[in-house]
Amino acid sequence: MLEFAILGLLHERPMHGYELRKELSTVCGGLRAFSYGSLYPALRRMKDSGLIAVDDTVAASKLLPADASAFTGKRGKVVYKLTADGKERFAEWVAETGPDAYDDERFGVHLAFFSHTACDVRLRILEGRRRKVEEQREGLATALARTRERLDRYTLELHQHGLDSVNREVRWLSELIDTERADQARDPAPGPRP
Amino acid sequence: MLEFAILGLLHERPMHGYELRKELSTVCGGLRAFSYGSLYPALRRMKDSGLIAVDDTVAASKLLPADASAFTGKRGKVVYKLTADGKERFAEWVAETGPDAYDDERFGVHLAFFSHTACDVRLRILEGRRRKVEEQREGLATALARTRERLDRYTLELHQHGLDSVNREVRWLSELIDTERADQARDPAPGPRP
DNA sequence: TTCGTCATGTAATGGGTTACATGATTAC
DNA sequence: GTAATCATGTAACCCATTACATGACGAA
Repeated sequence: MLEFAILGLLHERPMHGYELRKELSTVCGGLRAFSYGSLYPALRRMKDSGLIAVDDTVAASKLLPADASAFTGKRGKVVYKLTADGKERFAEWVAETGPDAYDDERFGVHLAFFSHTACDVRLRILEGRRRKVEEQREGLATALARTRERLDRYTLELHQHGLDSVNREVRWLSELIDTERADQARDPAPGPRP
Repeated sequence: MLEFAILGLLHERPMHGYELRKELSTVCGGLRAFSYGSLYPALRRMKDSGLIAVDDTVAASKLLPADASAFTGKRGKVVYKLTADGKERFAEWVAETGPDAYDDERFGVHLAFFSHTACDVRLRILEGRRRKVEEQREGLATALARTRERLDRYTLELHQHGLDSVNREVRWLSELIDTERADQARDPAPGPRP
């Protein structure tokens, strides 16, 4: 999850760890603030596996080159950029529409990078998510129906609020699906939309 | 978290693991379905530390006593009940109103067991949660204001839907707080309300 | 010159999941 | 008798967190 969010963000521009974390928590509405304890190790792993690389083209840089630390023991900013491999991996991930793609977190990340996603994939993901949320709704509704009288008013409130939220999400998704379909009908070209 | 949910559920009646899991996923609206891989080890830990105990008073039981497995290698249902220690621990936890009590999951569990919670504590938790959600809202709103024009329509939608959800939660909490205060004004006796 | 915030990292830990292994009970 | 579901458990793993350690840089 973290890794894909990083790939997605680096798609826009090269960034260093601290910057990535801020973007993660603010720019991408649904995405949470990962801690440095997971962010930096992730960056390292991704660098080692070739998905990202240190960007030393930072113009007129006062920044220490990443390797300088080996000599000086000092650390400078380390700006990362996507590699070809990283782009490819992200494209693969973005096109995945398996059942996992519809759980809360993954769906949020998917949506956050929908501008890098093909029309048909977008539609499939939105519909899959809607189906999943609808199933959740049914589960909640029947559970509520079966246990309504045994429940104290707080649990009842909790259930009811949950049900309302789920209903709102379904409506929201339906709207997104509608406009998506309308767009596709108007301009049936596939591929990402900027 | 799991442990407290278990304590809370056992407060109602003795149950075995499988049963607990179902209750966890259905009866308690917000609570998620924990896997057996976390549930059974938790039960064991709790038994070992004396918070719960095997309930062998299950009437006219066809169930194997828990120890029989030592002889036969067979396993029967294991029904657990709260011990005095367990009740005490749960009461302590239920009264905790530190900042952790307001994050999503913990708040849900707290609310699910509000009928075991003192009035004043209920109010403090509801208000704390509201404050936290309001802060979240401010964060989201300012992030949105600062980055609105850089964002594609999907991210914008995500933000907007998040903001709406948060707003609804604040309103919901405010209603709960109001009725809670009204109740308290009518009948200022402290202690749990059934 | 010191304080806040930017910036990078590691080690220990936590709290869960998945996959697996086993067996009892019920309904058909 | 066999399939579904009830029921208990373990081992390996995953993905994150907290707490800690370090240091650069700009502003008061």
